Amino acid sequence: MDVRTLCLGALMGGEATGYEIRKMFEDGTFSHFQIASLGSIYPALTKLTQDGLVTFVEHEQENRPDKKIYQLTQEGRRTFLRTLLQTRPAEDRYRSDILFMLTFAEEMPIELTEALIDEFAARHELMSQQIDPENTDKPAHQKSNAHDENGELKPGCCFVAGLGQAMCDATLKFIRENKQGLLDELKSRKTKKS
Amino acid sequence: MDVRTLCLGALMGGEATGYEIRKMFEDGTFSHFQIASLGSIYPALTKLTQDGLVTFVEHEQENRPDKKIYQLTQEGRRTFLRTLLQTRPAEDRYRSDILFMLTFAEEMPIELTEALIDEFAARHELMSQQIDPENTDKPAHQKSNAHDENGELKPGCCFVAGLGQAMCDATLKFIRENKQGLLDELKSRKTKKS
DNA sequence: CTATCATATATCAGTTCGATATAGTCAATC
DNA sequence: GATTGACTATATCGAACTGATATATGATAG
Repeated sequence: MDVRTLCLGALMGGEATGYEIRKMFEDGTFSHFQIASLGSIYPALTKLTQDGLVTFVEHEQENRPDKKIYQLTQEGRRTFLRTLLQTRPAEDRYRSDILFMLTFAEEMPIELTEALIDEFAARHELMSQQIDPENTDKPAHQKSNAHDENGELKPGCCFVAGLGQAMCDATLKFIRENKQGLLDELKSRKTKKS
Repeated sequence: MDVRTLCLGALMGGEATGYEIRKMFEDGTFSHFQIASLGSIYPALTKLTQDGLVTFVEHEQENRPDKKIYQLTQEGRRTFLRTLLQTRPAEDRYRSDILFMLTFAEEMPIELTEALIDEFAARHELMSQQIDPENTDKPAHQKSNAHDENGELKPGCCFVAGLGQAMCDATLKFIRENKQGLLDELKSRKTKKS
């Protein structure tokens, strides 16, 4: 799924600036299962404007560089929905340096192994908190995209969030139950070797 | 983690060709949490050879294009282990078109939503089977990297595999328990609207 | 008998990331 | 009262990487 399509999707929740779109992928609704950087979002928005799929209004008022608020056109909305129907979703891909490194646990000091596992757990703990769309810690001004016009939580988002949380919980549970066992095993191997 | 480091890691398990390294990331040991394509592996191996971190032996015997079997040098091995100690692991990143699309479940036909969920489940079912390093379905000639010189399963790999399986299981369980609920919710919203 | 798949290397266009530049506001810290 | 860092906001660019393609051949399946 290319950044153009992702931008259209981001704008399905209402108007936004390029910066706000990035935030949706950085901290917001989509952050846990899609990635897009500013370096790809801005060119994508330019292209989409040329193709008539989005329009923008410039707001100059604030002394700062002009703020371009983008919005889907009808054509853009139709194109996005058509893409959803026609696109065969790509394979999921998960990328984790920590898991890759843990693969070599035997070659590392045990303290590093433990630190990596703890880091992994901490990140998933944090993620679990961030995922919850009901979580009102977040500043209200942030466009959440998870709620529809009536402020109701969209069922699709709810499902996806629940799934994410289930995965986090499973990860944390596994670590609780297996971390010590791994460390013990590594220790006993080290002593056997020497 | 750049491809050079990934290649060094791949060669920690013993000698391999560029093609075999790709397989480790495509189907093999690392496939579920790291990605590397041929287009990046070959240049990386060339660079590593220049830097003296790997060496290769050309085997021409088979009528086919020369087969270059790469191997870590001592310097390469040391460099990799040093990298493990010094590198701050990057954030995990998960990318899923299916979850992104499901976010817009309300705007899609219910059949598509159901198909996407089923596809998601099927992929995780398959992944769960593939992950198991004990799984001997795989052709024996494949270098698994999950076993050490003595044929024993490496504890780090075992831990990572278990974690992956726990995540798959949690995903499948969540889908079993929540799929119908989502579909019902979507149906009731559609009828309410019309 | 002809696809298609698997092995194996190599190259390249296009996409994307990550860093950087610019620039103003605001809060905090020193 | 001054500097530092964080946030908003757009834009650009080099470096890295993916995915596709080319080449070559043997094996296997239809």
